[in-house]
Amino acid sequence: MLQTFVEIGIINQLAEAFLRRALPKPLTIAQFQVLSHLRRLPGQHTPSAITKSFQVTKGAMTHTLGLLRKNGWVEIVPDPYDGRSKQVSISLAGQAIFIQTAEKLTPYFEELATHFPAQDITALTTTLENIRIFMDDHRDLEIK
Amino acid sequence: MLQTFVEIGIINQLAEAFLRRALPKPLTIAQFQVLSHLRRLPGQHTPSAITKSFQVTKGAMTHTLGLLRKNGWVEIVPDPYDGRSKQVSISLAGQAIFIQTAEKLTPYFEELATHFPAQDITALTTTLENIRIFMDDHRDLEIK
DNA sequence: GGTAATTAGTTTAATATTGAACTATATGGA
DNA sequence: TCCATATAGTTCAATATTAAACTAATTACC
Repeated sequence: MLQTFVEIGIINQLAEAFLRRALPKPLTIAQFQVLSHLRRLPGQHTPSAITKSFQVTKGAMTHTLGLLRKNGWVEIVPDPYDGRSKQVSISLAGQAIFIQTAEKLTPYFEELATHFPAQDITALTTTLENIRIFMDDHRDLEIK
Repeated sequence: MLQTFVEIGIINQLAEAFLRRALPKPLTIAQFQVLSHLRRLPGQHTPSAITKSFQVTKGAMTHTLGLLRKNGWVEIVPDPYDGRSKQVSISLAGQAIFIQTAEKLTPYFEELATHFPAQDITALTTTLENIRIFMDDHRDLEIK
């Protein structure tokens, strides 16, 4: 099990290094991930909800959302029902940069996919998803 | 395939957030990972080799190794055969802090493991390992 | 041998992230 | 209603990481 996480960590590092080289200039990994999240789950999102999804500090999300807004890739408006809160949505420009970037990446993923049996990848993704859900539900598990 | 990487990214983030809370004070995730690496592959390692394993910048590794040495967890000596190079090895104190920390973490991994069939975890880890090896061998794959 | 190119590691500036303090708003009892 | 507590988001200082420039040593090749 520990080795599983070691492998996940290494793959993640390799993937991030790859992504970093592939992303168009002012788009960082953190911003790309938020755009991906906003597209995958359409609708309104509060900064707080996004922060929880990503398990990142609030300050980091304030920073990332500030860049996304500065780049015109998201719109942020006050929540009309809660004066403390805001609502974030992806803009047309945000959709465009995401799609354009994702398309540039697909050949690499396809190349990768051809080297592994499709059913292995499917099984892998399913198990990963279950682990992710479990971890998500047990975040506050303490270490004594 | 893209979804696979999304899951890997989220799990990694959850695992890092968890680790961060669990690590004893001056031990950071980067340092812990290097200690883990040095233990898993015993013997001498150059900073350059470690940097390549982790796919991190040379500057970052200089920084991390500096902290590890300052904390007394690794020893760093000049390479007698190559004046440009150094050799890093884990110290007894490094072994101790690693084991002590790993033991604190195992209950969590065991808890996790009980919720998934052992053969799923084995299959998962094997596939992840193959993907990692493939990515490792194709690092310099360019995006046009 | 001598010189160009390569490799190992450090340093520096810019940026990202954490952790904690802080402000403002909302919620839940008495 | 009033007050204590919780929640949303920002700010700030400290630390981590990247990218690029740099120094020193080695290797390749003529």
